[in-house]
Amino acid sequence: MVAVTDDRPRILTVGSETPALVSGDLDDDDTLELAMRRLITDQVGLSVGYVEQLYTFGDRARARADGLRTVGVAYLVLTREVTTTGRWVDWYHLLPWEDRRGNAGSPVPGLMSGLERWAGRDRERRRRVQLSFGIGETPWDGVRALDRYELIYEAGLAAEWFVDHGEEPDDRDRFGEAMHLDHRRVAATALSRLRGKLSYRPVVFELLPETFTLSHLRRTVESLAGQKLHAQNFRRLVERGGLVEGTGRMVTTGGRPAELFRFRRDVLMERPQVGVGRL
Amino acid sequence: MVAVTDDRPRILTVGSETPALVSGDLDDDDTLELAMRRLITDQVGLSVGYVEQLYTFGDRARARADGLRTVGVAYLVLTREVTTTGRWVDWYHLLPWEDRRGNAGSPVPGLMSGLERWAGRDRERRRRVQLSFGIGETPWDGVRALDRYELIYEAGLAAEWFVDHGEEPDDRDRFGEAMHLDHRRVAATALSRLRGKLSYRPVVFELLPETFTLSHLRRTVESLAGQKLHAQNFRRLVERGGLVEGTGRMVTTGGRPAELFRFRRDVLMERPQVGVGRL
DNA sequence: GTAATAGTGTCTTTCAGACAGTATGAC
DNA sequence: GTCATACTGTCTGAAAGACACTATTAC
Repeated sequence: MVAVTDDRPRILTVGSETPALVSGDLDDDDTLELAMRRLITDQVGLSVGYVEQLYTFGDRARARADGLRTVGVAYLVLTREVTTTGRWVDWYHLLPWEDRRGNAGSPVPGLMSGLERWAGRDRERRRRVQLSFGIGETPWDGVRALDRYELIYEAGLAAEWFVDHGEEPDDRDRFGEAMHLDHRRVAATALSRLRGKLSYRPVVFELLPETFTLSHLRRTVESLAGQKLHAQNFRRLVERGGLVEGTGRMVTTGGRPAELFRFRRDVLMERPQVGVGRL
Repeated sequence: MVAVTDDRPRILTVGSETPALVSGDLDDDDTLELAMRRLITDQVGLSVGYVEQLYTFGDRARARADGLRTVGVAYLVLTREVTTTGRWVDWYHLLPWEDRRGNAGSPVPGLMSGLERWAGRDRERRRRVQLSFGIGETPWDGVRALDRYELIYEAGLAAEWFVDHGEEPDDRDRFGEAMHLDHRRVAATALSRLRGKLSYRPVVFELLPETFTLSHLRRTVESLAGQKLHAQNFRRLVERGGLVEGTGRMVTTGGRPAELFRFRRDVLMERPQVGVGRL
């Protein structure tokens, strides 16, 4: 479950110790999606709108405490942030290297050197690091969030690796806040999917109120993409693309008042690929 | 399992009656993917390369003969066509309305009028037909293959609808060849996914031999996209995009001999989004 | 007035799409 | 020679990216 507040994407967690995603067992629900909605209602008291099946995780390593093997079907849910019995945690606390809105370099000290040490002279490992993190000629690709988490996990730079392998943690640095079982991998999968979808489907609007300023829209996209966008061109892009329409109402912002816009649902009938364009 | 031969995409089926996809139960395999590879080896004697998780189907309606509920995790597998104990069937026999390489209009007589009849005066139904099939202002979008199958199913224009609802078929037309259970829905899901991926990932090359002519590449893409492409521009697109490199070897074709090209794997290091571009 | 944010005009480069043309084989 | 296929050159209009500029508020 994802929401964006104050320009920070957040995901909803439950549990008092390590944060966990809402989860539970399939019962005699008619569909997987209905089962998921039931679990959300029961555990955090929400009823949600936009949902999308994400990925199914079925490694044998997922065995539960009672020894039963589980197959987990993960869903991505987009919503506006509301108060709930769950706890919203900043997505970038879990995956801090994914937020490049600040100084564009490496905002997570020690991470790249840790990966370098892991890769050593291994050609294939070095290639994977280069491809995932955009080293040298290779540009950074926000969509590769899952690849990056998997590298970090394999390199023993995620706390979960030691839990999964029943080993004592060594004295190396760990990066990002750990989650229950493979839930952080699910969170990384969701980030990849959502970033990919932003550019060709109007999913951002699920995260925004009915009306919003163009700056608000842009900052929401930036927070999910993890990088800054060109403000003027973004404005033109969404207006000319027919993605939004002005309402005539204005709102004060600290500078010149901004017009409130709303999403034009009709745009779906006009163009097959509708989104905020390349990131 | 998908292959392209003679400019026609084909999927591998088993079973003597209605065609079915390779399927079977998860056993004590370490991962879902390994289970799938085992089933493919056992049932059609192949070992495959590119695989990708597609979707998980879990409606209660999927109950088996023994009454047990099943959750099915579908995978998309791309391969070169080889002889096997299975049977390759033309994807467009199953979903004939998806092939628009011929006369660009409606190549499946009776389909649109059947949908019109089903929609009647219902605004929402008419909107869905317009959006999925590209009526009026709305352009055709190859990626919406799943939407189209679902409409056809709901409209009672797919034979599976009557099987699923335990009803006697009426005298309306049915479109495309039916499959076992919900396997045709899986096939439609795969087509949507594959078409979407073509434009931003170099997946076509999984379906081609090591070397190929640019015409061969283009016709393979066309067969999957279900529509013709502009030959000259396609050539420039893939060459300038660094997607392929010439080998210097030529092959006779019936006209001027064509150069054989190969996929440039290095391109993945240079650009994050690599594919054949917009379709 | 300054600072801050909103919004516009325009230029350049890139790229998609279309068209016309040339090249090289089989027959 | 014709036919078929392969390949190249070039024009046009759309769109992406960058920059400079104006507008309207709070203080």
